[in-house]
Amino acid sequence: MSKRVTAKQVAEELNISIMTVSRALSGSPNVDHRTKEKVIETARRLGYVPNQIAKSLALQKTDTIGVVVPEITHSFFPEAIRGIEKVTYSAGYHLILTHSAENAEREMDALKTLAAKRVDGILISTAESVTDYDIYSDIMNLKIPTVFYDRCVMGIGASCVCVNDKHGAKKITEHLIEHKYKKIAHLCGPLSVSIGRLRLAGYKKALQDHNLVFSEDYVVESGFHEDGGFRAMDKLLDLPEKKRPRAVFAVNDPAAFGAMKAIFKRGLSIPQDIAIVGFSDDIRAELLPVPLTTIRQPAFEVGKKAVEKLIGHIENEEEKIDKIVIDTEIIIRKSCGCN
Amino acid sequence: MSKRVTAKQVAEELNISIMTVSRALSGSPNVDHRTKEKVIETARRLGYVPNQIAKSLALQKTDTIGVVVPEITHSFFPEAIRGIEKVTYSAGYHLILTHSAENAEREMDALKTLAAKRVDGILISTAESVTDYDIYSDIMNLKIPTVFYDRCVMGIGASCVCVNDKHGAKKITEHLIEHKYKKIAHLCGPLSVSIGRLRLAGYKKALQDHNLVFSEDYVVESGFHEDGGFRAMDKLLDLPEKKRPRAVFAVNDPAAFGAMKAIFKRGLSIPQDIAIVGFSDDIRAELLPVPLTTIRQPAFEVGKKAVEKLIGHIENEEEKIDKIVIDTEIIIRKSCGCN
DNA sequence: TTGTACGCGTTATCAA
DNA sequence: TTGATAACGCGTACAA
Repeated sequence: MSKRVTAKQVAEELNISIMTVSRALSGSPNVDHRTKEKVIETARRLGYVPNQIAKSLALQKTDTIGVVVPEITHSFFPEAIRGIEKVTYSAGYHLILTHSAENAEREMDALKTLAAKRVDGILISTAESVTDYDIYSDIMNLKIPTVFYDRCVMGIGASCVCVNDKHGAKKITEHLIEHKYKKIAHLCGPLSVSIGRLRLAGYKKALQDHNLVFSEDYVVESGFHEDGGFRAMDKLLDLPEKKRPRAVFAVNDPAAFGAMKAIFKRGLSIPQDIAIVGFSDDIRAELLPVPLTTIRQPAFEVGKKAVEKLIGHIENEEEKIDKIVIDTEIIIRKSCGCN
Repeated sequence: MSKRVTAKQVAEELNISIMTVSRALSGSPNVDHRTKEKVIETARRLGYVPNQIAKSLALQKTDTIGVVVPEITHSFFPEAIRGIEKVTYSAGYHLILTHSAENAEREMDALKTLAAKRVDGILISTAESVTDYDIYSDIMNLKIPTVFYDRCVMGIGASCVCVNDKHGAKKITEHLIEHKYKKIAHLCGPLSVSIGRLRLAGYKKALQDHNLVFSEDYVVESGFHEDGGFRAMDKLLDLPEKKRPRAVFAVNDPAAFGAMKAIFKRGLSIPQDIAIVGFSDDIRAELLPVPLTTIRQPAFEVGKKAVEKLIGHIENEEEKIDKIVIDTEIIIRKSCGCN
């Protein structure tokens, strides 16, 4: 941050006070239009750029929203960010982006940074490796308006914007059931993360509603990434052939991609030997050798709704704490056995 | 930004001065370890979070880097951001993300915002629609350290980190020439953007080196997005059948994706009727019905190198202005006619 | 080891 | 319409 032109210098140049400069530039009505013009002209000539830092300190407002992203390369998140960015831009807010890299410690760091930078509000999607919610409570105690998006923590007094995870998971599991598969496994996410818990619940509910037995052996934790999906599927494939699942519901598409690789590696076919479905509708899902049946999450919409809610909290004390659920859509392709 | 605990309150709680609190918390050596412990304990108990805004104002340093991204959903950029983020995190900097959405006006806005927020440095990749470079000069005049990444503006005194665009373009065009194609078209980017200019130059050079005639009719501007690629290809396909190109080099993969759609829509086959190659190695490139031959750009590396250089400029006045060129790799798949 | 005074650049407030 | 002063919360420099 190098030495730069200040309002003081503009004022001295014109032999007027700093306040007049400030007023002229911020469009205050109580300023002679002749002096106003002079100020504007001089400011431009001198290359004056108002210091937002000083303004933020004086006004106790940064016009900035902090965003915590668990994994920037998951196609869901760039799309969500685009939604977030569109709204913040037109509302006159700016974005500080932090990346937790699915790591709880880095997430804590990110949150502390955002608190220290006095962002007006925080948008967060929890990291894969979170185990306790203390840090979120700390943020809530600081009274920083916070909205969870996609991966939420309920019951700590923050608004949430997510998709109908349980319903979607149930629906896509039921789709597998319609295909007459009996032995259906689930590659699940960590239970400390909302979407991990809810999608597992939807899977269980589907089995239960259709009188299929639930077996612990058929639930393997994969995490949210491709490599975890590969390892988890490998474990299922190690089961004696008779016990081997006939279909798999992966907690998200990247995990499904990994699982597909594990299946192909054993020389098995999808869906002939094993059917598989995912969740998220990654941009790659439709392009795979066997296009993936999945649940589409409107990422842009999730991001958009989340900031809108957050800005509500920031600008209006009375804004109610809400849980906003966005509908998903099942996208049927071939990996489930259709066509 | 709500009322929050300050160092003053911590000091009053302990009947000591603010400075002692400041010193204790910033790990200054000249402070009794007993008082230090008390301060730390009290700070935690009161939920004190040091105000970075105030600190930034006092120290004239924000420890923040501003990033301008043209299109967050292009797979190149999230990957570049990941590289940027990794370095900034370990170097103790934070990231303000702005999105120009390929729009010159929004880019200008973003730059002004970053200047006003007194970021320590700026990382920028120019928007598709830029026509003049005045705004960049303004930033340079403000003496804000700036590094261009991927899409660069040379000769205005800023460092650049890019890939060997011209060389890569030449190489992949030559690959088409090796396939004995004579009529090779180019879907080009805007010439006001470095990569648009350079990739066109590489294409021209390849033709020239192999004694193929260059025709203006074979260069159609597509921009960097899928829809532009579709439209540009459509134009080429409207040429009388005799003049129709036999192969196409698209300025980037998204444009190539659009072009492929246009080709398929006419009932033509790739590569039998028309061969096509791209540039960037989008994550979808290998998954397409006809996998796309392309040039791989190490996005993570570009991002990483760019911040490293930027941090050099920020922390060391003497840092030389550089143009860092990163090697690319040709990825041969099937859309070119191989296999 | 601890404390006091001042500055960072802006805006709000009150006075002229 | 304009100006002087205080305040925002911290760190530097110097004094005790």
